[in-house]
Amino acid sequence: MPAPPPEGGSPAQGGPTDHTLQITNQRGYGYHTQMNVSSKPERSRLSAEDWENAALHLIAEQGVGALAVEALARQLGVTKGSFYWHFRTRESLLNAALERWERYGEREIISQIEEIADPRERLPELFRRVAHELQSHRVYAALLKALDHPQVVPVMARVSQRRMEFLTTAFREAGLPPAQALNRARLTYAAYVGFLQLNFTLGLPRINHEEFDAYIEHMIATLIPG
Amino acid sequence: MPAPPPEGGSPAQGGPTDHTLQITNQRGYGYHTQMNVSSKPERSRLSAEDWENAALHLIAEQGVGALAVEALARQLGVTKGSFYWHFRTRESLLNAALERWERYGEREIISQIEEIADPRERLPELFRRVAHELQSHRVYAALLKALDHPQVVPVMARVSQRRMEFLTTAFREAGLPPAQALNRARLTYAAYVGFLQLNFTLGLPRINHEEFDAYIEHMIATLIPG
DNA sequence: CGTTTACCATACGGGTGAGTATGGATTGAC
DNA sequence: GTCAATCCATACTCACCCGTATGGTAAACG
Repeated sequence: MPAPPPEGGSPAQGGPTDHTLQITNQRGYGYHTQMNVSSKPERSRLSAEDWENAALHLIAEQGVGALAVEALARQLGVTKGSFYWHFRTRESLLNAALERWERYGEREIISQIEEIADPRERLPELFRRVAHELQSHRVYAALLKALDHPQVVPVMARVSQRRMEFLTTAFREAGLPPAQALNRARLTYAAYVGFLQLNFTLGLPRINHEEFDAYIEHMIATLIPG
Repeated sequence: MPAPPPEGGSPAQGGPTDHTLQITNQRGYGYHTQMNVSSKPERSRLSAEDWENAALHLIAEQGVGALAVEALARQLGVTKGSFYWHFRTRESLLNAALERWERYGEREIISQIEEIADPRERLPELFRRVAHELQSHRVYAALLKALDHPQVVPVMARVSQRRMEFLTTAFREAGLPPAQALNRARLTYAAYVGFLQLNFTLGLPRINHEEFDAYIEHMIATLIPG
């Protein structure tokens, strides 16, 4: 068996690679490519992280169901032979991509909000920032529609649980008694999730910018005590 | 070509059949079956509506992606030969099922709510009834996760639009000025949609009955003016 | 009672996508 | 430069599922 070692964790591990979960272009602009301006995408060697990023990119655009290895390979300019060197199976890619997303996609906002001194200003600031960075929540919205998939359920459970706890303490710090703070967090988070669903794939709240801002302010006035 | 006539609208149309969108058992307890208690499901002839109901049943349980004709046939105790007599293609079944759901699943609640005399009592009543009949919204929750499917988008757009308008007028009748009523309706509907997502497939708000009722009352107190 | 019509089974063709086998090409170590 | 490790291409198998073709059976009608 001269088969290469496509282990679960993949051979490439450790090292000072840049971990910032950039789901931008297909390839991460390789290290030393020949800088050709031809139509073909730049060629270099791929790593497992490249596949994970491409997978997250595809999930954000077309959902978990569209995650096919041959489609990904075409998009990356290679064939399946490359994929099955880095990953054992399609599920392992999904797991790795989800794990990666959970790790590096968490403290985008929460850590920034926690630095705000006045607790009463945190929630309005959180609402406004989330509303103006909806694009970064496309993976979450796509995963929300794939909750029938057994692999995404635990990830989403953990992420939603953490966000819910953050919201609950924020509402407590804003002056609500504990029981009300928990329910208000549930309501707020449900409104957030529902808005993602209704806004992305369905384009239901067909509203322009200023109307959207007015909606956000209405949310703030309705949900945040003060 | 001795091929039978599987037209779009299907041959069976009109007639005093019971239209109540019952997504209960696999077969609708046929007209004159032999009432056997054997393990095999009761045998009779199937109609297009039986297939549509079974399709909605399957969609509610496993999502739109799991709607396969052979799986449905197995579940109904027949083979594909039966299906392709009633329907021309798989898409036509989906369209028929969605159309059926849109028609008969609409005025379950709205018509009942409209009969309430006092407008200020309508919204709390609506909230409580919807909260205690979540099971009938499983199809809507499943369709919500299939918004990348082109066939479900127009249906969901129409249904959501109607419900949004109903909510908007209800909030106006409850005393809110028009602009605020619209935004409050958006917020309320987003909370409804998000709760469906977080509750069904993800079991996130792991709360018992009295805690759930408390949450509903919190929603009423927070979102409904007065 | 026989014939037509409605409904279903069986068997097949075709397309898609996951996973495997294996050899070739590229890179880095020495 | 050589050799081994790493990465990728090609070709294949297998399973699943849509749709078709066609013959069979039970119900409806005369």
